[in-house]
Amino acid sequence: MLSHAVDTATVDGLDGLTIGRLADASGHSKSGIATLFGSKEQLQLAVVAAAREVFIDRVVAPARARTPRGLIRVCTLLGDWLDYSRDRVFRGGCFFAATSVEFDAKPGVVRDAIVAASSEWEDYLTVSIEHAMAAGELPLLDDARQLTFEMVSFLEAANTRSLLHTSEEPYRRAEVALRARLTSLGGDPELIATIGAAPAA
Amino acid sequence: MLSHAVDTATVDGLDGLTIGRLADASGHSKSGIATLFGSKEQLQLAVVAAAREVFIDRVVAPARARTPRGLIRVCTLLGDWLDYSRDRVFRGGCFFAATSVEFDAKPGVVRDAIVAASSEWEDYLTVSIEHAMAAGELPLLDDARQLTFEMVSFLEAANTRSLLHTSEEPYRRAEVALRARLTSLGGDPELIATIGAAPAA
DNA sequence: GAAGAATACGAACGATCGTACTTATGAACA
DNA sequence: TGTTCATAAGTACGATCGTTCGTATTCTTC
Repeated sequence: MLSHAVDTATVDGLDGLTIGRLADASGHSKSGIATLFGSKEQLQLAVVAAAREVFIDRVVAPARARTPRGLIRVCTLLGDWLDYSRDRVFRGGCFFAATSVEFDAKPGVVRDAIVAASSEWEDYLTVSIEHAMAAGELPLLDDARQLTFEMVSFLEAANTRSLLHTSEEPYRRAEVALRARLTSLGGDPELIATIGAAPAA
Repeated sequence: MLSHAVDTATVDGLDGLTIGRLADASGHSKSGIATLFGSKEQLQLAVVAAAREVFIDRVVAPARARTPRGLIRVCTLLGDWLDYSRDRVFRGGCFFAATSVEFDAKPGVVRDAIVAASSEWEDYLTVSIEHAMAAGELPLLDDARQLTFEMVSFLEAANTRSLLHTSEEPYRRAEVALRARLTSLGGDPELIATIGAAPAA
């Protein structure tokens, strides 16, 4: 039910969601959906919360479970993010890449929720980078937030461009960019090479 | 008339545009707008064309007029793009950053027009980089398209984030990232320093 | 100055939007 | 078994959507 809503929100936008179409697609009645969520805005908030769960399940949790703190986890997070986008977990690519641009100029509780979830992810990535710094794995880096900015720039650009051009090339561009950046900061080439390597399989 | 349409499209999206609201805002009648453009899709195409004109006037043309080919023009293009976003030439930031994400999963003539205009800009940036390469101003660079990908990633990320957080900080992040990247490619520090320097005044 | 095309208008079309109200259905609990 | 209460459905509301009429006005062109 909500999963279908999240899916279509990445294509038609969070404002493009309509209670009527959502009802038809899920087999329920229009009023059933309406009373379930109370209002469209609350539906949108529920969709954001559901997307956050999926994102954590697909990107954050696997990296936490699979790799220890440090540069290796940073690389795993980046690779898992690219897989999450590439595998079209949502039809229209990354949910937050789509909705944060849609709502960037629309103040309100929905934007606040999107910002909160996005910040959560970026804070986690920043902390992960800081762990790598503390371990001496990125000797030439002095500002973790700056690196986070640069990396999510690559990730989201790859997401949008692969959709726009229905091409895998942007993902390779992002991988090249990520590896080059980490290499320039003195990261271990062997760990860095895992970014574009064979899929998690 | 069209300028107001472009403006609101960056906030509400190109699909969020409605003929009725556009008529009210411009003082015309609803049917006047409808017959003028023929259909909503053709209105959207007209809006894309109008935004392309503004973008050229604000970013491409000034850089061409002000600086010669080579690294200096690349830096000018990047600085002018950031100013174009920062100055809120459109209320919702860069028009193409907003609409390319909105339409990335919606095939059709509107997406085609957005892709065409975006590619035009990126091709121009790539050619400009190649001129700098040919002049030996970026001795460590071997793939202009790769650098274009990385730079526009920074630009668009700064645009969206400055809107999301109503902050100027993302622009400084982008400037730092752009300068660091060009420096790592062996660019002249004096030219590169113009990116975040005093506004065009 | 008359005839023509082009432009903008008000009005209305069917469709769909978000929401509210009313009515069954069905499980939980006394 | 009878009552309560939450869930979902059906219906309807006013508003707005994109589009299409027929008409009035403006402008061009003979």
